[in-house]
Formats: sequence, C-alpha cells, structure tokens
Amino acid sequence: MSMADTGEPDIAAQLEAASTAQERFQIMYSVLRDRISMLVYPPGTQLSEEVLAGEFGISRSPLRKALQILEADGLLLSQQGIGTLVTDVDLNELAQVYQLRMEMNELTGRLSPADVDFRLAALFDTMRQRAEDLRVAPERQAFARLNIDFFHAFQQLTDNQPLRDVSEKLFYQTCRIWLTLIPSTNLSREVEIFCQEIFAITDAVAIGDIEAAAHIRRAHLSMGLKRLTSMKDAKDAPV
Amino acid sequence: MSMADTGEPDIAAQLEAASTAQERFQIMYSVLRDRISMLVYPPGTQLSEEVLAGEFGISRSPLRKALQILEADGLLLSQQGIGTLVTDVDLNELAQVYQLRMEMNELTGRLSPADVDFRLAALFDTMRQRAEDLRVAPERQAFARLNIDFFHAFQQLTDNQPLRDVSEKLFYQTCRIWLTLIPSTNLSREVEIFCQEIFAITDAVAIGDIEAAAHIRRAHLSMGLKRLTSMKDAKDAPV
DNA sequence: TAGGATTTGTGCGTATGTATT
DNA sequence: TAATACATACGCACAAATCCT
Repeated sequence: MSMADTGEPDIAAQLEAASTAQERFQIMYSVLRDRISMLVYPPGTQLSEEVLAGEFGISRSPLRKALQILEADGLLLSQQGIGTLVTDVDLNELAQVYQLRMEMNELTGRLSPADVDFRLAALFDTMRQRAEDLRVAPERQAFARLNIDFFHAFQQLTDNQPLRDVSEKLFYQTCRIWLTLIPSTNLSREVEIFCQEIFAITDAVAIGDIEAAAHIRRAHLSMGLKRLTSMKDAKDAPV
Repeated sequence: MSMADTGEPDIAAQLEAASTAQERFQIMYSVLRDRISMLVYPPGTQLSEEVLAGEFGISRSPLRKALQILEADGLLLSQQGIGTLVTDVDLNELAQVYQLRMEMNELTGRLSPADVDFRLAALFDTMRQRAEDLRVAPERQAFARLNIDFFHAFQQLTDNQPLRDVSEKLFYQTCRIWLTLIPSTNLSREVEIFCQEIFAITDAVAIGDIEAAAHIRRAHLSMGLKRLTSMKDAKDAPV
C-alpha cells in the first residue's frame, strides 16, 4: 500500500459507508483540503487522479469533482497533459487576502453575532486547554491543527452564514503560509503568540463580548501579516 | 432547434473555436450563469444535462464541470434521481448576503482603491449613457443587464483581487432577486432610483473619489434591501 | 525533430436513486 | 407494492496535450 499516511482513518471505508454522492464528495473534499492545508501535500505536489482514485477505492469521475472544486478554491491547478498541482503560496499575492480577512473579521463582531451559550463556551475552553498543551510541547503539526480548529471555533461567533462561508474560503487560501514560512527555530515563539491570542479571545468570549473577540482577532491577523513579511524577507535575503 | 433563444451568439460555435478546456469551461460557466441571472432559467427550472450538452455540441462530461461549479456558487442544486434545479431566491436568506455585500462595498474604497485613468472614466461614462437610455425606455431585461454590467464596472474600482472575487460571488447570489420581486408597475421607479445611483457614483469616480463612490453604493444597497423587503411584504400580504 | 510516456479532458454506456403510475 | 420512466452518478476507454528522451 502506498497511501499517504496521515493518521487518517481508512478513507476508502468511509466512502463506502457513505450512502449519497454528496456525502462522498464532502469526505473527499475535506480530506484533500486538509492534506493540502497540513502540507501533507506541499505546494507543487502533483496529485495523480489515478493514484488518488485508487487510494479512495473509486473511479476518477467522482474524485474529479472534488479536485475541480478545490481548483475553484485556488488550492489546486489542473492542466491537461501536465497534471494537477498544489498551488504555490506566495506572500505577495496572499497579502491582499490577509488584508481582506482582517476587515472581514471585524464583521464577525457586527453582523449577527451569536449568543454565547454553554456549548460555545465549552468549545473555547477546549481550545484554551489545547493551547496550553501545545505551549508545553510545541510541534508543527499540532500548531497547524490547532490553527485550523480554532478558526472553525471562531467562525461560530457569527450567525451570518454567508460571512462564514466566505471567511472559510479565504482562511484556507492563506493558512498554509505559516507552515511554509515559520523556521523551526521560531516555532516556540509563534506558538506562544498564538496561545496569547487564544487566551485573550477565549476570555472575551467567556464574558460574551464577541465584538472584543473580533477586534483581538483582527489585531493578531494584522501583526501576523507583519511577522510573515519579516520571515519572508529573512528567507529571501542573500546569505 | 429547441434551444433557449436569448439573443446569444451560437454557443456551440464558440465552444468549438475555443482551443483549451479552460476556455470552453469559462464559456459554458458564463453563459449558464448569465441565463440564470437574467431569469432565462427562472428559479425552479430544471436543467437537463443531456439537453444542454446537445445545445452546446459537447458531451455531458465537460458540461458537468460547469454545473458543479455553479452548484458550489449556490445557483444550482443537483440531486441524483431528481435533476439539476435552479435554486430559489428567498429574501429572508439573502438578507444576510445583502448585509455582507453592504459592508464589503465599503472595503472597495479602503482596500487598494484603483486610480481612475482615462479608460475607467470612459467606462463609467458609458454606464451613465446607458442609464439615461434606460430611463427613457424602462425595460426589465435592459435593467437587469445594466445592473450586471454596472456591477462589473464598479468592481474595477479596487485592485484587491480577492475582494473582487468574493464580491462577484455574492453579487450573483443576490442579483436575481430584483427581477423576481419588482412588479411591472414599479419598474420605472426602480429604474429611476438606479439611474440616480449610477449618476452619483459616476460623478464621484470622475473626480477620483473612490471612497465616496463606495459609500454611495453602500447607501443604495442598504436602501435597496429595504425596498426589496417592502416589495416582498406586499407580495406576501393577503389580497 | 520525432516519438513515446504520462497526464488530464472527453464521450458514452451502465448503475443507482427518485417519482410516478 | 411493483414496475416504469427519467434524472444524475459512476466507471472505463480513448482523445488530446505536454514533457522528456
């Protein structure tokens, strides 16, 4: 078996268990997007339709739908005769996406803010716990995973579904850049900063102040972009 | 020939002339989105893959890609055994999209505003001229067409490409609602209001004040949503 | 320059799901 | 309830484009 070992449960089994085409699509889409975001497939990786279809235990047709949507999302690029490649993440291009995300995060606090019930508070408490664990043992994969999961938690602070949908697309366009740019030496520092963000936002959520949470998030996005830029400059600088 | 007569040039010929798969996809996607937006295919219309593939002179496979992306855009819904149906436009659901569009339009004036060169000024002058023509002879199709074209002109006021992309998706999710809700009796009034908006924005663009243009646009979106709501209430009210 | 290997794109037949009779 | 009609979903073979030798 030459499948990408990502600690995922058997995808082929999941797909077989799914009863409708839409469920099967959703599984494939989520799995592939996750692998791209977690750099299981780093930028430039070629995804073979035949190989993936083999791993998933299906034919190319249903798989192609997932690949095509991911291409529309900007995560893949398919070209006849060449292949399906994971797109590159270039900070210069992604800076605009980042700016847009910053502004839109403020909307989370203004457009249909959700009311903080027990479930939501508990969710953010879990995030805080995971952040504390990560701080004790910084690790790239866990950092990326928490980044993704915390994003989804934050999403629940607004009841405006279109805002959620748009934010999600933009998030997945940018989130890979952290794993690609953070040098191993700086991981603990980034983890520490991220933990501070999670703690601050969780505190704001705990007292039901979603607008404050949104502003904190916005501030950290802004500072994050600045740090990313400096990381990139350091990387591009001549030795 | 049982093709939808929309005054379009022969699509099959265009598709045959296109040299790459991506071009062919773009043609099919644009044509179908336009037909949905112009209510050539009103909400609830069933689009047969076989019939459309026949009209376009291709097989179902490449057509399906266009349909799948339009489904991801929220304009279509495909279900096995049922068919591919044009989605309904419900003001209650679309109100959130409208709110989001309002806020995002303000960003057009703040995020990477374009500089107004001669080409852009000329484009908006054309819009003004078309608005004046429409005011003389109000007509539903021309109104909808100008609404779409003016949107695309307005898009060019920002150089933030992600903002453009997101705005476009949101626009096409909502623009059909005007044609579905405006009673024929109110068409001239809506045309008049729309013309005033175009005139005001064109004036702002002419002096290079994109931020002002964005605020005017935002104000009209807000008032438009209010009028749509009242139209819907009038429609839903018992006789 | 030519040809073979490899990739995605396309066409078409069949499987599967839904609604109706 | 079963059978039929008809829709999309799927699988597979081949076409077309690209790259490398």
